[in-house]
Amino acid sequence: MKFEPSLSDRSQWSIGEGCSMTKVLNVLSTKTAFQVLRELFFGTVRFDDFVDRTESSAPAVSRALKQLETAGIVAREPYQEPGQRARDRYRLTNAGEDLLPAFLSLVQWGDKHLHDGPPPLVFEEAGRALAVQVAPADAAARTRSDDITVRRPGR
Amino acid sequence: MKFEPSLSDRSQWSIGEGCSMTKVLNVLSTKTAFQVLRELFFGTVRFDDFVDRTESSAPAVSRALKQLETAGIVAREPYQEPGQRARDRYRLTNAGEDLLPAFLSLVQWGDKHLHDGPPPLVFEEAGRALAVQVAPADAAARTRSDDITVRRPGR
DNA sequence: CGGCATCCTGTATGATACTG
DNA sequence: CAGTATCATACAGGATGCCG
Repeated sequence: MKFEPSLSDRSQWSIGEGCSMTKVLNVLSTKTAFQVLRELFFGTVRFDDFVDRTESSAPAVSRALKQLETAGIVAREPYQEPGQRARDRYRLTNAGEDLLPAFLSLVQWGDKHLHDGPPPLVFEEAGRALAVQVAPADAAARTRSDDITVRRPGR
Repeated sequence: MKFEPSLSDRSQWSIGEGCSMTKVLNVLSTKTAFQVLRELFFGTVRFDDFVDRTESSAPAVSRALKQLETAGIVAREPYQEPGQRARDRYRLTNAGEDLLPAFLSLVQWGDKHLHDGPPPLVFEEAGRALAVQVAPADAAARTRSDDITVRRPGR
């Protein structure tokens, strides 16, 4: 990368301790947090489902959900199915939804470079395969996870 | 997200233990690894500069570089400046360069949602601001970090 | 079922010290 | 300068148990 004005004095740039990436990693500080985030994109809403599907322990999931809630990525909302007792369910906030590129870019990098099992998942919108790209901001696509179909190719 | 065929049996999908994101997080398992990756994108090549600029300790950087090298993200190449002794320098491989969307998406999410200091950095290519997007794969932009200019807005 | 407190283990990190 | 080994600490994760 090139820097303007020139990178003669790094202290003038917010690329050291104040780098946003560092702050994000303090919020998504654990593997469990990332796995819970993945399940949120996949539509998981119930606590025990997070535990099963992340293959993490209940305490780890509990901590991760609390951490994500504090960060404004997850909202806990009470709901009640008829005839059932009240429960909480977990949903991505708009800020959480904004993590879609981060999530997808990690998945797709792994699919490309660590591929060693079943064929990678294909993410589609309206029948067209999707990829994460660095592109001019004015051509913003802003695909939301709700609009994405995940296809499993035959092996 | 929606799933096709339907997500009745999760075991048929590589979204559990075999999820690529999980494997990626086993490679980029530490905060130091992410910070070193950031510096690689910013053009840092020398060991001591990584130590200074990541604000991590030398052992942590050493371990992170080794981890990234093993994963094929970093290449260690010897070089010699005239009149100087031989050294090693560290460079992103093509696989490492492919992590650009992951890196940028984290930075930009932090800039948007954890913003609390100096104005966020602007990443440009040919004078146009860049953003990470989820878009149809056939419109692939494939911007490389070398083509990106980082601009620091006045505060 | 949903969720959290407690305890124990494994790992990430930094300080220090040492080598080329 | 460019690392690495060793050790001590802090934190993430799982197992267990308890409570609504």
